[in-house]
Amino acid sequence: MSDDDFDLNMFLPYLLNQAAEASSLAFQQIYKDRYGMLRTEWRVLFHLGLYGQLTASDIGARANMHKTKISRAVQKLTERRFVARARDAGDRRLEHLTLTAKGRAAYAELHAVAQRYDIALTADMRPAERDMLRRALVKLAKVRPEGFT
Amino acid sequence: MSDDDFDLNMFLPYLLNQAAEASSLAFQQIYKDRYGMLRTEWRVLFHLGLYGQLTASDIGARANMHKTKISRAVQKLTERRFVARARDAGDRRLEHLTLTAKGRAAYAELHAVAQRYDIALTADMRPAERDMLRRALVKLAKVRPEGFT
DNA sequence: CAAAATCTGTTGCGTTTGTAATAGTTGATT
DNA sequence: AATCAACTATTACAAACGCAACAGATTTTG
Repeated sequence: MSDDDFDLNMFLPYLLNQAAEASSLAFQQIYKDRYGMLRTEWRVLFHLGLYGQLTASDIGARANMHKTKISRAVQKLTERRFVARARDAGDRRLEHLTLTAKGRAAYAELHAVAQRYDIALTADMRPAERDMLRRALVKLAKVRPEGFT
Repeated sequence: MSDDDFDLNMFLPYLLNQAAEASSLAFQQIYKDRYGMLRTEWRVLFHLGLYGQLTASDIGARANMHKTKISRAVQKLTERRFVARARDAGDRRLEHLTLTAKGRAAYAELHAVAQRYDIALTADMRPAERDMLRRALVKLAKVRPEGFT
């Protein structure tokens, strides 16, 4: 059964998923426990906190998230008064999203946690390693299925 | 709104998720289109293909997968005759799982695809980069939430 | 300017997931 | 030996997801 030189734990898609899951866990605990948010919701929150007013499509394009996920996340965040919606006067298909005061407060705290957490995750790496890791991940995040059958 | 020096796209849990998703897509297409499998199912298939006979718990421990996911994946794979189950004679709680001939064939093809795919993903990296990336990811995959509030 | 095509965002529906409860088996305790 | 605790695996139920269909608004085009 044991194969030549293939190691499942070194298979990049698998390894990346394991690393992503493990490294997300502690942060997930925090936004879940403190704010009852899902992953989709903190992502929307962060996009609005970082980039200011955006539409749902903007967020979808930036975050690579399906529009229905965003629609539902925005609905939840709006119900809970983290986010405010405003129809565009010129093009009434568009809805501009912004953080409320409550949303900005939540963002401010989670943003601080995220910064500390990221530093903790890479604490035992040398700066060159950190940079190389991030560069490699950015490249992998841009991979698009074309070119492989 | 725009914050100091925090870049969401460089936040490791987020970046890792993006990289994991993007790099999994093309492979996912293949096991989905050719064998109608889900992610949980090819993982179980690969564990049995690589390590031989295992129990559901074994797979759960190795793959860091929840037992209900495995239970359902095994059920699907058994229905489709990729996997065979056998109760342990000594301890009748245990069920030993193995690949059928059909399962071995599917594994053989997907295993070959995975190898080629992994090579393609890292084609533009130098060997030193590849090694460092994998080492860093292995470390991150082992991170456990303790130590962060 | 009317019809068709495109765009934004939502909803319905079946599938997949996670949590908790469960059945069945074995081991430990007394 | 009887009870209790621990373990393997499954199931029930609600939450979350993905896809396709949809409504409403705008742009294109013939």
